[in-house]
Amino acid sequence: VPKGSATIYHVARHAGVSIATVSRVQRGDGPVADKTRAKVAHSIKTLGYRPSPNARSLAANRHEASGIVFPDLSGPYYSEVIYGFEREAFEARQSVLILGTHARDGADDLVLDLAGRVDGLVIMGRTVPDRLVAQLGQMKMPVVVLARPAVDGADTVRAENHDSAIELVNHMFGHGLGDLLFVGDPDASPDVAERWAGFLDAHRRTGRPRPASPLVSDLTEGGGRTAVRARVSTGLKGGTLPAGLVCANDEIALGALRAAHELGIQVPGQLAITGWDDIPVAALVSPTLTTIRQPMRELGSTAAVLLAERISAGRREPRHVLLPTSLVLRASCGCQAIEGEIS
Amino acid sequence: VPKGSATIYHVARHAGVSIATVSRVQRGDGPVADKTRAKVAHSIKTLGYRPSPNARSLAANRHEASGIVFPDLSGPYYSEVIYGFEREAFEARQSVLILGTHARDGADDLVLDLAGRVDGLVIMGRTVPDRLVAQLGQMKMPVVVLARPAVDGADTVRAENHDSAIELVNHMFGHGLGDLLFVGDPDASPDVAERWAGFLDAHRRTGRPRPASPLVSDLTEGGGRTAVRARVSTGLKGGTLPAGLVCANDEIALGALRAAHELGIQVPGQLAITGWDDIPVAALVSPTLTTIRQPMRELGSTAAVLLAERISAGRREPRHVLLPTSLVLRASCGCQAIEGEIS
DNA sequence: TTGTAAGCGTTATCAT
DNA sequence: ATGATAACGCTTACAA
Repeated sequence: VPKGSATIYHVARHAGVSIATVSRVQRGDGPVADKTRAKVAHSIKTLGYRPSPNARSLAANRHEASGIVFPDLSGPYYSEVIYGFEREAFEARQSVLILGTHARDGADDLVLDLAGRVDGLVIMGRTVPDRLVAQLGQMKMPVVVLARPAVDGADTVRAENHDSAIELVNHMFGHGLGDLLFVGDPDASPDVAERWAGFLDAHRRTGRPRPASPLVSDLTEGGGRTAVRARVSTGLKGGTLPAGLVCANDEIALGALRAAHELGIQVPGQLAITGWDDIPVAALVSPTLTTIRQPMRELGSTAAVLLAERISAGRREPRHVLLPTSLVLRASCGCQAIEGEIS
Repeated sequence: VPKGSATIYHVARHAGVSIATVSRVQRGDGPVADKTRAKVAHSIKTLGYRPSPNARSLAANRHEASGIVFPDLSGPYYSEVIYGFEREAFEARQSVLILGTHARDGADDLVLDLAGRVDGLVIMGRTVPDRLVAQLGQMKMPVVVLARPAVDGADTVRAENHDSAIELVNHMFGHGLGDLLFVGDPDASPDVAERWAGFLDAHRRTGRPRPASPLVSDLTEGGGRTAVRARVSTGLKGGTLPAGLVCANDEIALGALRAAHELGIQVPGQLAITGWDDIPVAALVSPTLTTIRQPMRELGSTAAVLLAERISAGRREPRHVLLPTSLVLRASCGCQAIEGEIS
């Protein structure tokens, strides 16, 4: 709230013109005599006039801002996506509003409030119910959903999951790893659901029996560590141990790695472990983590571009973008370390 | 831009009252007869009325939003600070605007624009010139600067640097490491300058000769890796090698670690390495990284709290908060690994 | 308790 | 080329 800032009226008075003329000069729009323009420009500089974004939004009915909704900012994944989004929005001279829903209810209200402050909205994963997304669409609010199945008229940006999962699992089969356990919760996120589906299909297509149900874990290192420690210690005393763990993301995999170390299990010798995302740490741990690289920043920047197409270019038909991923072979699956990683 | 949304006029008409009454009901403020309240509330629900944040801002001269300015979103540090900030702002029901300056000029303009959209501003490090900060202060805009020396009337939040550096260096002296090299650029950030100053003082106070000038590096892993590789290879052929590297942050230290591995140098045997921040990776690499833990999230949340004090509680006198840090001993300084880390 | 009306600082439509 | 002036959707005295 810049108190006492100069308004368009101050400038008009100072330059001896009407506010309409000031507006024209300031926006570089409409016909203005060079002489007048100079005079007004000088007054603007002198008074340090800056148009109020609010008043402008109100009158012009646009905000020059866009927003992004995510569950929480912890961990590298969301940061990276927002990084890509912020950067592209910066280029488009759009302000960026962020909103973490923090798994609370009442978030719907905040999303609607956010919607009132922006020209377009990116919504990540399942942070917001479909009903709300649809409602936003009916308000003509441009929406792109990220890492989530298509919703009515909204654009979509996703990274390929199913086929990469198949490729990864086949690679592990190639290492002679027969008994694979999926670690993660397919019900928790669309991404994980697709990875699990690919995991299943890889088994089916190679004529193997249906694998065990997922070892449920949230997408954190702590979750993975706890889940894997429980499963492995059970296996150790009497039970059976899987040959490999296909973790739903890298953080789970890091937790699994730690659990294995703590229980004296050799990775990948006794237990292979893979992750997903290729967060920076994946190349730094020991053994280095085999994973699927997902273009996290591009997810964000693509979303920003799609939004810009709707807001500025006026596109109406929904677009659905699927970004490619790639299998990154490192040591934890049983391959030799093939990059110049630490240890 | 929710097109065609219900306005206060629609609700007023629907409920058969004036817009003033609708406003009163909607804000839960002022005297309204229960019967009227119920009637209006019903109309609000029915029409799905939501007040326009813009119009509200314009009329009430406040935004219910605050902003944070940072150089760039890459790496864990800024993400963590923003995490803390966003979370606390969420509690205070403030919207959050973010702005990365991306080391470009023209950022000043964007900061001023941002200032027009918020009730208060957090500015990290040297992203914005002192002159601008002062200017914002004169506009009565609440400002808190983070990881930066105090500026005129702005609040300050910093983490302790100088004394922790002394503690760290003394610890390394205790390991018998005499010849220490500081890696980082004291001119690049106030934090690094203070760490360097502490590094110098630790030498002075123990009667040692003044150490070599810093090995200049930006705050990235790539920067550290390059700088250290150059320095170490020179040392290897004829020159001399330091006994330890005191890196300005963890990412530099990770780069140093990698460079050492690549050149076949044992860490900490031939070369001790320490970092700063205690980012999550620090505990996962091999050897685990001795570092100074800095409360990154608290930096952000504290800034949000200070802002709230100014905005809501109307505080006027500047506050300066110094958050404590702690020395985290792991393996890379020569200590045994004392936590249950991987490897 | 409720309504009227004057802002808030712009944009945009008409006249002139 | 410029100036009045009506929106934009709300808050907030001030009246009634």
